[in-house]
Amino acid sequence: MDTKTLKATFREKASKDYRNYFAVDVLEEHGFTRHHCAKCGKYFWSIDDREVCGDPDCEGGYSFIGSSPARRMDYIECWERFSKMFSDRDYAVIPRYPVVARWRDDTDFVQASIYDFQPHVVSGSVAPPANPLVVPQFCLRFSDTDNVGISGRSLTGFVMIGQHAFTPKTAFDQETYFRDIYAWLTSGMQIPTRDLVFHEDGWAGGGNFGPCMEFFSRGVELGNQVYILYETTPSGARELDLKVLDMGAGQERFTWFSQGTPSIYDPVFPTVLSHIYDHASLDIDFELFNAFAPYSGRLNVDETEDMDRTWADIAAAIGTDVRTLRSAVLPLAACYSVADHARSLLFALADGALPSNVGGGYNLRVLFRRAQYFLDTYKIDTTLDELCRVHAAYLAKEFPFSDEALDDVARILSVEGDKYTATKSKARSIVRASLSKGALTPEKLIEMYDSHGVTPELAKAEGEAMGVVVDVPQDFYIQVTERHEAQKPVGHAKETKQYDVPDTKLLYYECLPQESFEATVLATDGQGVVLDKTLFYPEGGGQAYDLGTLGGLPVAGVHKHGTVVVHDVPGHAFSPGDTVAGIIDRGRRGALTRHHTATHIINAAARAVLGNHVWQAGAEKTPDKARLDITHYSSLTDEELEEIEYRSNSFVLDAIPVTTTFMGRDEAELRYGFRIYQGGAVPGKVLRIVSIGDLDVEACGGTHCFSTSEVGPIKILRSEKIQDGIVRLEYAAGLQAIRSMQEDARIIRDAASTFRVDRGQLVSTCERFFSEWKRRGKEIEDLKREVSLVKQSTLDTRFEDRDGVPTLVAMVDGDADVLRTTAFTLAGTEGVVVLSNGTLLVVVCGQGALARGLRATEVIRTYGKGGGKPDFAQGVLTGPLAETGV
RNA sequence: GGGCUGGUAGCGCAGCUCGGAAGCGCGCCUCCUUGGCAUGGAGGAGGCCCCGGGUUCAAAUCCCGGCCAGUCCA
Repeated sequence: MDTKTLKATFREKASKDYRNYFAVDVLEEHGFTRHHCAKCGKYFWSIDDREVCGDPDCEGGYSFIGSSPARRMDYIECWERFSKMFSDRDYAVIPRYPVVARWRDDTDFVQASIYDFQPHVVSGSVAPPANPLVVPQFCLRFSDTDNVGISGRSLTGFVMIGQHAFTPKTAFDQETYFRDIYAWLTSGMQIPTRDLVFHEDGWAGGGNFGPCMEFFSRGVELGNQVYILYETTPSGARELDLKVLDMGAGQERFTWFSQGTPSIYDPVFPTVLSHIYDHASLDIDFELFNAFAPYSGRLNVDETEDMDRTWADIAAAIGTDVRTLRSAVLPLAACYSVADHARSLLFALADGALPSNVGGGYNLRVLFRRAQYFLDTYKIDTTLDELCRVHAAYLAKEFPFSDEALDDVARILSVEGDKYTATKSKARSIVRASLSKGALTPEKLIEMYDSHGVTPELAKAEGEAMGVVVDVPQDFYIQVTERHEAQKPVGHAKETKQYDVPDTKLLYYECLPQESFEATVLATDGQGVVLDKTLFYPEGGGQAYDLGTLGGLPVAGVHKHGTVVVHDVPGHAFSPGDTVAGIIDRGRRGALTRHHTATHIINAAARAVLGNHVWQAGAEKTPDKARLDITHYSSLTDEELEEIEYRSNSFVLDAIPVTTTFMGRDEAELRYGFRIYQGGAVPGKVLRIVSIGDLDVEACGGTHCFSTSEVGPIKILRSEKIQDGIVRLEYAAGLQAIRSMQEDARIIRDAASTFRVDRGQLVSTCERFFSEWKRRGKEIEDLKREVSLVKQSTLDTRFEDRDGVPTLVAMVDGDADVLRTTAFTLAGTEGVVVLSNGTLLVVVCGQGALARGLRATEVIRTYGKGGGKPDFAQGVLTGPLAETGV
C-alpha cells in the first residue's frame, strides 16, 4: 500500500472512530461541534455551523488580509511568546539543528523540524535531547522557488516551529499536547474560537502512520499536529512502542496571519526589505499590489497552466491592464525573492554548505543566481553579503551568527559571484556568436540554456542589443523539463548478508598494540569465517581491512556485515566450535593507523587554513597513502597546500594526545555539536568519539595513534578539484612519507646528473635547455626551407613538355615539408610537379595545368595512392617513379 | 547521481558537416611616424590543436576510451 492510500484509508478509519483518535474532549469543552465538509468531505470542528471546512480551496481564499483576528506579533516576538508559553508548560526549548543534515544520508537539507530526530530518535534507538520539547528549526525547500515573491506566501527558507514528544505508548498524552497548541492559538495568538477550524486527517510516511489534526483560521492553514502511533508490518498495522508527537507550524505563517498584511514577506523581513527599498529607486505602487494580493495565490507556476491568461484575468478583476499590473507586481516580487533567498543562503552557508553544480549545492547556486539577477535587473544597489548581515542582525536574538561565520559567508558569496559573472559573460558571447550565424530557433535556445546556462531573458536582451528579435517559446521551461524526462537514473541497493550469531567483539578497540589473539569459530560460510571476537579491522570508515593469518592460513579480506565481522580465509576447514589463533600484519595496521590519524590532522589543518566551511566529503586510507576530500570553493594554491602541510606537521610535533571514548549520541551531539559527523551519517546510539586535543573531534570507528607524534612526518602528495565545491588531498604519513620524499630527492638527483649540473642550478638549466631546444626546432625549419631552394635550382631545368604542360617528375630527398614547399614553388602558375622521396608523394598543379583539365587528385593515382584538392595532392608512392629530364 | 556542451598561440575564438599546407581578433616584441604619450603604419615572435588508442596513404577534423571545465535537471 502506498503512502497516499494508507493515509486515505486511515483517515476513513479514524473518522469512524474519531473519539478514539482525536482529543475530542478538549474541543467539546470549548464548544466545538463536528461537521462534514460539503466540498471535500473531510470532518472538521468549529464553533459555528459551517457548510465547508477551513481549507482555502473549500473556503475560497484568505479572509484575514487587512483584518486579522489575532493579536499582532512581529517575527521574533512570535518565537519569544511561543517558547515562553511552552517553557511554562514544561517543554524544553532547544536550539535549532544545522540546516545541512549531515546526520542523515537520505537528504542534503532539513525540510521539517522532525528531520532533527530522524532516524534514531524516532525509531527509539536514541534518547531525545529533551522530552517534550519545542525547537525553532530553520528548513529549506526548493520545490516552490519559482513562486517566491509572486504567490505571496512561498518561501525557500522558513522556520518550522516544532512541538515534539517521544514517549512510550502508555505515557503518550495526546490530549495535553492538543491542549497546549490550543492554548497557543487562543491565548498566545489570541485568535477567537469562532475563527478556528480543526480538521480530522490521517498522516503516513516512512512506514509509520497515525491521525493528525490540522488547524485553520480565515482560510489559511496555521499548522498541523501529527500523532505517529503505528507502523506497517507484513502482518498489518502494529502499535509503536515509542509514540511520537510531530507538530509543525511556520513562524512566518503565524506572524503573517497576526499582521494580516497582503503578503507574507513584509512582516517576516522588515529590516531587510526596508534596506532593499532604500537602495533601489523603485516606484512601487503598493496600492495596486495590495489589490492584487488576494489573487496572488492563483499565480502558481506549478499548478497554473496558462500564466498569461491568469495575469489577464487578475488584471480584469481589479480593473487594470496586464502591463500596469505586471510592472507593479514584478519589481516587488523581485525584492521579496531577494530577501528570501539571501536568508536561505545565510543559513545554508553559515552551516557549511557550498554552492556547486551537483547535488544539494546546485539548489544554493540557483538561489544565488536568481537573487543576483533580480538585484541586477531592478538596479537594487546592495549586495547579498550586505543583505545577509542585515538578516543576521535582525535574527540575532533567535539565531545568533558569529562574526567569523558571517565572514565565511561573505567569502563564499564573493567566489560564487565571480563564477556567476564569468558564466554570464560567456553566455553573452555564445548568444552573439550564434545570432551572427542566423536566427535562434527554439531548439537552439533550449540547447543553449541546457548546455551553457543561457537564460531566455539574456538571449532576448542580447538580441535586442543587436537589433534582432528573439522569439522565446511560451512553454520554454516545460520543453526543457520534457527534454530531461526521458532519462531516469538507475540505483542498486547494496546487499548485506544476515548472520544469526551474536555481535562480534571488537578487540582492536581495546587491545590496539596487540598483534595476536585466540577466538572461537561461530559460523562459516564458504570462505567466510565468523568468530566470537577479533583483532582484525574490517573495511570501514574509509580505512582498508587488516591482513594476517587465521589458524595459520592467510586472511584475504575482512568485512563488516551489520554487527558481525566476516573474515575471508580461502581454503579453510574450520567448523563452529573450533578455537583458532589469529595474527595480524602489524606493519600494514601501523601504516593504516598512522594514515587514519593523519587524516584527522589534515582535516583540522585544512579547516584552520581555509576556513570553517571545510568539511570532510569522503576519505580513503590505504597502507601506502591516504586521501581526504574536503568541501572548498576553489582549487588549492601551492601556498595553501604548503601551509596545510606545515600546520599538519606542527600538530605532529606538538605531540597532542589522541583519545577515544564511547558516548551516547545525544550526549556527543550536545557536547561537541554536529562537527562530529565529518564522515557522514553514523549508525547506532553509542558513538565512538575520537578527539585530538581540542583540535578535532569526530565520530569515527577507525584505529588511531595515541598521540599525534606517532604519526610521523606528513607529506602532501597532490591535490585536485574533483568537482565544484570539493577538493581532494592525497598524502602519506610516517615511513610512507619518507619514501615519497626520497623518491622526489632521487628524481632531482637523477635530473641534475643528466644535465651534469648541481641541483641548485637544475631549474635554470632546464629553462636554458628548453628554450635552446625550441630554437633549434626553428632553425631546422629554416634549413628545410633553404634545402628546398637548393633543390629548386637543380630541378627547374628538368621540366619537359607533356601536351603543352611543363611537367616535372623527380625523386627528392627531404620530408613532407620540403617536398611540399619545393613542389609549390617549382610548379609556379603553369606546370605540374610530381615529387617523391621514395615513400611520400606530392603532386601540384599550377593554374595553367588546371585550365587544361589536369587534376592533382587524378595525376597522383598514376604514381601511387593519395588524394587532396585539385591543385594539390599528397599520398604514398606505390611503384618506381619514372623521372623526367636527365 | 544523470543528461547536454566545450577543450586549437598569453587571452577571446574560427576551422571539425564534407579528413589533404594550423588561422582570426586582442595582447606581446622590433622598426617607422612624434619633443613625449595616445594613435596610426610596416614587420615579427608565439601551437604536444587536452591525453591515450583505433580507422586511413593522410586526423585538429571521423570512431572508442579517459581527463578537465562549464551548464541543466533530480
